[in-house]
Amino acid sequence: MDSFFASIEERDNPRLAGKPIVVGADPFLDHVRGVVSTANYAARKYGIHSALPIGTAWRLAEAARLKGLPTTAFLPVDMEKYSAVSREVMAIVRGHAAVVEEASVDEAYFDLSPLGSYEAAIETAQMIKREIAARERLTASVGLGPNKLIAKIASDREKPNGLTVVHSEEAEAFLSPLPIRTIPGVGPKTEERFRAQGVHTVADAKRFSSDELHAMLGKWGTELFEKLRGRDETPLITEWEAKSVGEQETFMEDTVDPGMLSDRLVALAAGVHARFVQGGFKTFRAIAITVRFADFTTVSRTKTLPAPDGRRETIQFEALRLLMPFLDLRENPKRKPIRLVGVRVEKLV
DNA sequence: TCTGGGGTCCTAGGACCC
DNA sequence: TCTGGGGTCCTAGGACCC
Repeated sequence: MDSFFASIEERDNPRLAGKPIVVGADPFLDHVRGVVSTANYAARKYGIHSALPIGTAWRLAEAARLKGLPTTAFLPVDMEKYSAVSREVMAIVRGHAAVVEEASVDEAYFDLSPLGSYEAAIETAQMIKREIAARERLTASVGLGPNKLIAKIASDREKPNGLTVVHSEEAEAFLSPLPIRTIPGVGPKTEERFRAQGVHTVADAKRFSSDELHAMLGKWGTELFEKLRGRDETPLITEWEAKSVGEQETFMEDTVDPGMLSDRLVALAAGVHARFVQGGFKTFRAIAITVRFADFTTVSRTKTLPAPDGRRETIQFEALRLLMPFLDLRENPKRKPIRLVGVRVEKLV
């Protein structure tokens, strides 16, 4: 889907039509810390994009406004609404394909190979786009290719409202000129490591053998070697089960207050337990906490239980025990202010 | 107005077992 | 007589994705 969250808000509020829209942390709540979740295309013209600190987005929007450009609307995330729309869009897709992988709230892979030809697949893709437009008044961008890797990259080439077709024989040539970062799984760190070696595009990276990439990146390097050549045999995943359930919270202001930290951790643990139960899980066997300090260094501590357990009190008790060393002034005399704590349960049944 | 929240997967070292 | 090989589980950190 194209700038999914922002497009839904624009659709549902006629006063926002055509205006720059930023969905993210609520900037009208004082001291709230957060990032942009989604910016629509009008807001992107101002340099605003996903993951940008909300304060920076606010400054860019103000600078644009002072130049006489349209005022940007800032809206909080309404995940329940977006999930509901997601279910409707997924249902439309399922009406046209038997095998569907819901990759995220706004992304799906579907297998059109039973149709037998690219021509038929293109027609179906257009029908899905038309149906989403008619029923949801939203646009989607579709990529059609011989595998998930190519389809995904193709879907990103002509946004918004795009339809990009890459035939099997064209796949390798299609990828070659693209930045190495285009390959899913190549993030900022890997991109920088490649850049340091003079590698910028997919074609550049092909000078490394499979063994060299393995030495550089581990198991992932071997997979990357194949991906660089447009090869990907991974199947669509139609069923999926969570492996962990967690919640974390960034405070409005960093704190060292043991009472406050304990209270928040206990509340998070209760929330985790509620979602664990709601998710249909009976037991967990490990509890983990996360602590992020003011300087953004992040540590985690895990406790594996001798036996499976399903009680809220266990999550709260073990989470607090794991947190203790970070609170105790005697054990930890120069403790740094803490900006975030989190709780997670793992090894679920 | 610096940097969310919910996840997955991989790696590497250490303890322990036969 | 200074020390193998195969394996599992646990822990912590890091990279990445939407």
